[in-house]
Amino acid sequence: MMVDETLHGLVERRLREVSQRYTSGRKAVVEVLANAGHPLSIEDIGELAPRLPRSSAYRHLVDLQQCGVVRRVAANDDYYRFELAEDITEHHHHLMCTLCGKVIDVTPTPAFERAMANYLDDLSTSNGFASIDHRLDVLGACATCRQRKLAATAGCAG
Amino acid sequence: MMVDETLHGLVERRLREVSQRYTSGRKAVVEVLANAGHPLSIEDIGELAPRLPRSSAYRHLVDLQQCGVVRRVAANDDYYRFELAEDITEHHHHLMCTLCGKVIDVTPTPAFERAMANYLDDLSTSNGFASIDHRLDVLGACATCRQRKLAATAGCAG
DNA sequence: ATTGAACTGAGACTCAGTCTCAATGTAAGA
DNA sequence: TCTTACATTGAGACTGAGTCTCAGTTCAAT
Ligand SMILES: [Mn+2]
Ligand SMILES: [Mn+2]
Ligand SMILES: [Zn+2]
Ligand SMILES: [Zn+2]
Repeated sequence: MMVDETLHGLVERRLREVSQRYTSGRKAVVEVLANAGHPLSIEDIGELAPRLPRSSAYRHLVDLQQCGVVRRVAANDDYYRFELAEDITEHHHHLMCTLCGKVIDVTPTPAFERAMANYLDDLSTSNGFASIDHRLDVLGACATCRQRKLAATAGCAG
Repeated sequence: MMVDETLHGLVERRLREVSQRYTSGRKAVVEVLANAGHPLSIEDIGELAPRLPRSSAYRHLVDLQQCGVVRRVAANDDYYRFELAEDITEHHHHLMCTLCGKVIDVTPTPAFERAMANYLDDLSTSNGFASIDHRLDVLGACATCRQRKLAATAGCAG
């Protein structure tokens, strides 16, 4: 809860454009995603909005994706994650822990983004490809999992 | 067919390390992936190796992933793709057509890769994250789909 | 040749995600 | 307010990519 009112206004407008309503279930999904600050699995959503049936959650996610409010994120395991679309939050990338599956949002500097976008445009053009967007994920070990690994090693040695 | 003999030697060694054999079914999967030059869906593999049962193809893909010969690629649709691991081919990225699903391999310049890797290391470190690898995908429209779109527009206008 | 372990195809199975349907909510006009 | 057309909902059936089981086969090593 406690989300900037302009978010709900924006989402409502996007839904209205396709003759859909901003109902409490949809609002619950949006709030959960907005408050999490990182992409959520369907499991996460179920825990954060326990009253919301799973079939409804999935349906809302589909509807919200279709009107550009939600984006599906392919992580490094077998489950998709969901987050608010970049034009609602901001363009960003992901750190993905290959050990526990956690996904962290990161925002590179505008300078880096600009350089990369330019480079990718060239790369695309020279392949007859029209670049629209890009995804950049860093794979590795999160702070928590690094701790765990160190502790385990120490335990064995000591 | 017609694949550098060192590839098969390498794969065989990796399998042997975990007491597994480089059988004809596994070889068929490796050759199909090596000759394609871009990530293949299970459907593609089925078409390129029609004698290979689907359950075996999936099993071989799992085995080959476990010994580091194959990598699974999340595209922008609902189906995974499979390709040879980067230490067998080379580190590279993907152009993904959001219209037809095609995935194209691209290799950025070493200079760009170095700059990006450095930057991502910093970004990771400042989030307590240990960077190991990265994925960079460009989303857009492939040459074929661009043609199709232009043709359709012209048709409507004329 | 014997033997143990890896491999195989067929098909049953799992389960994330989708669809159906009957019931309910809701905005807009009479 | 009443009507009405349509969007929404929960429950649960369904789909299908991917996994597992099992009985039979192949391999490599002795
Ligand atoms: Mn970016
Ligand atoms: Mn790279
Ligand atoms: Zn972790
Ligand atoms: Zn295309």
